[in-house]
Amino acid sequence: MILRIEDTDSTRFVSGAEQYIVDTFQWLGIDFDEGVHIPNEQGVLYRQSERKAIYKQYADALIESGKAYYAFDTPEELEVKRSEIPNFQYDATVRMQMKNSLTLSEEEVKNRMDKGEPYVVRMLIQAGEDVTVSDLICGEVVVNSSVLDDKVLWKSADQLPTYHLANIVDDYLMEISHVIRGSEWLPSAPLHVLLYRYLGWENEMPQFAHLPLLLKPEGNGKLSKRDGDRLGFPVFPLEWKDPHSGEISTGFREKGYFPQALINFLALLGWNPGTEQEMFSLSELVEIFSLERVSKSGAKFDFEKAKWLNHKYLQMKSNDELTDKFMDLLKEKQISAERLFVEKIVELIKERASFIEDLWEASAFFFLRPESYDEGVVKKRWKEDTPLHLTEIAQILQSVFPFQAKEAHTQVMKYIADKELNTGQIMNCLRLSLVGGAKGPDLFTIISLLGVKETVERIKIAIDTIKK
RNA sequence: GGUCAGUUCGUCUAGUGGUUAGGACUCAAGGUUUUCAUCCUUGCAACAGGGGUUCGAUUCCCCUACUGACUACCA
Repeated sequence: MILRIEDTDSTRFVSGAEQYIVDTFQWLGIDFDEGVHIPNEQGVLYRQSERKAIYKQYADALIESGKAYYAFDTPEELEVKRSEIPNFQYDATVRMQMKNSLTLSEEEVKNRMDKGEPYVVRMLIQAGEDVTVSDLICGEVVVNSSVLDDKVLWKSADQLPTYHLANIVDDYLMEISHVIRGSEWLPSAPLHVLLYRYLGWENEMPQFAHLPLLLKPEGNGKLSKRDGDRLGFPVFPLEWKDPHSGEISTGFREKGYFPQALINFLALLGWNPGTEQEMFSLSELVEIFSLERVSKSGAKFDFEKAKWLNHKYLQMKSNDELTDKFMDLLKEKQISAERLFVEKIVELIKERASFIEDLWEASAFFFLRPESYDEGVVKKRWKEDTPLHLTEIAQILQSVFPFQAKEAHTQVMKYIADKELNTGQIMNCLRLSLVGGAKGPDLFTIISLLGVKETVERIKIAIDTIKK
C-alpha cells in the first residue's frame, strides 16, 4: 500500500493537510509500505507536485501521437460559450470552433507558446464509441464517448497535470493493482480507461472498484465535511483546524471513539461478511473483506450504532488501559486521585460507559460531593422521619469496623426490617445523600470506596440541606 | 437538461423463482437490580409503484417514481 499525495491543484494547497492524513492513518493503525512519509533509497517521489517532469513527458507523448492537443481558450471565452450553448461541452461537436492546435495553424500555435500564452493540453476524444469500465462492485458500465468531453490533462500555468493524467501515469508507474475510490469517480472512469488505451497500457490497467457514498444522517446527499458540526457529530477522523478560516472541526478521536471501533463501523457501512458477525479486528478485516461483497447503494451514518460499537470496544479494554485514559481525563478536570482508587472505580462502572468521557459522568460523585439533590427523588422518597433513620444508619455503618460491604448491608437491612421500614425508600435516600440522585452502582460498594468517614459526612450534609 | 448508478424494517444490512423475508442498532414491554445503567427475554417494524415472464415473483425483464453522483484549467 502506497501513500501518494495527489496535490495537482496548486491553488488549493492547504498547509498541514498532508501531515493530517499521515496522522490519521497512524491513529487508525493502518500502515503503508511506501509513501510520502516513508524514506526510500530509490528517491521515489510521492507528491504529485514534485513529479512534474514525469507528467510533462506523457502529455507531450499524447500530443505527439495525436491523442491530445493544445488549447488556448481563456476561462472567459469558455464562459461565453457555456452561456451561449446550452449543455456546452468541449467535445467533437465544438472543438473545431475553439482556439486550439486543431484549428490554429502550426505557426500560430508556436507563436502563442513562445509568447508564453497560457494553454492546456486536452485529451482528444472520438465521438460515438462505447467505452466499457469493468468494476468489481458495479459490474460492467458502458458509456458512449460522445457524452465525454475533451478533458484538460495538463495546464501550463502551474506546469502540472490534472488528476486524470497524474492518476493514470502514477498508477501505471507505481504498478497499482486496485483503484478503489468513491463512486463520484464512476462518471470519469471511462475517460481513464481511454487514457490507458491512448498510452498503450490497457493490459496493465488496474482493477476498478467504485465504493458507495456515505450519506448524510438526515435527509439525502453525500456526507460533506460541514455536516458534522452542524448536526453534532464528527466527520473528521481527528480534529481539524482549517488554517485559512481558523474553523475547527471535531474529530472522532476527540469525541472518544476508539480507532478500532471506527474502522469496524466504517467497514460495515456498505460491506458485510454474509455471516452474523459484526465485530472485527483490523487483521480479521484484512482476512475476510472482499470487494465483491460491497453493496452498490449509499449508506447513512448511524451514530447510535457507532456509539453502541464503541461501547462494545470499551468493554473489551483492560481496566489498566481504561484507568490510564481516565486518569488523563481526571487530570484535565483538575482532580487528583490515587491510581488504585481510580482503577477500582473504572472496574465498577466501565459497563455503563460508551466513551471514556462517560466514565466521569458515571463516577463524578466519587470525587465530588453532591452539589444538589435530584428533586424528583427527594419528593418521592424523602420523608419526615428520613433524617432520623439516616442518622441511625450512619451509626450502624461506623460500627462496622473494619468496614465490609457485605456486613454493612446485612446490618442495614436488619435495621430496616426491625423498624418495618420501606427498603426502597431508605436505600434511595441513603443513595441520594451520597450520590445526589437515584443512580449508580451498588450502594455498599460505593460506601466502601468512599470510606465510612466521608459517607457519614455526606449523610450529615444531606440532612442539613434537604429540609422539608 | 444530459449521462451513469441506486431503491428490503426509522437506520446498517442478509437473503431466495416457492422462506413465518433473517440479523444488528434504535424504540417499546417484561425480567434482573433497593436506584440508574448494563445485561437477559419478548415485541414493533421492510421487499418504492405499475406492467410483464412464470404454476408461482421480493428475487428475472420493461416502464414509472424517487434518490444520488457526475456534468471545472477540483480532486
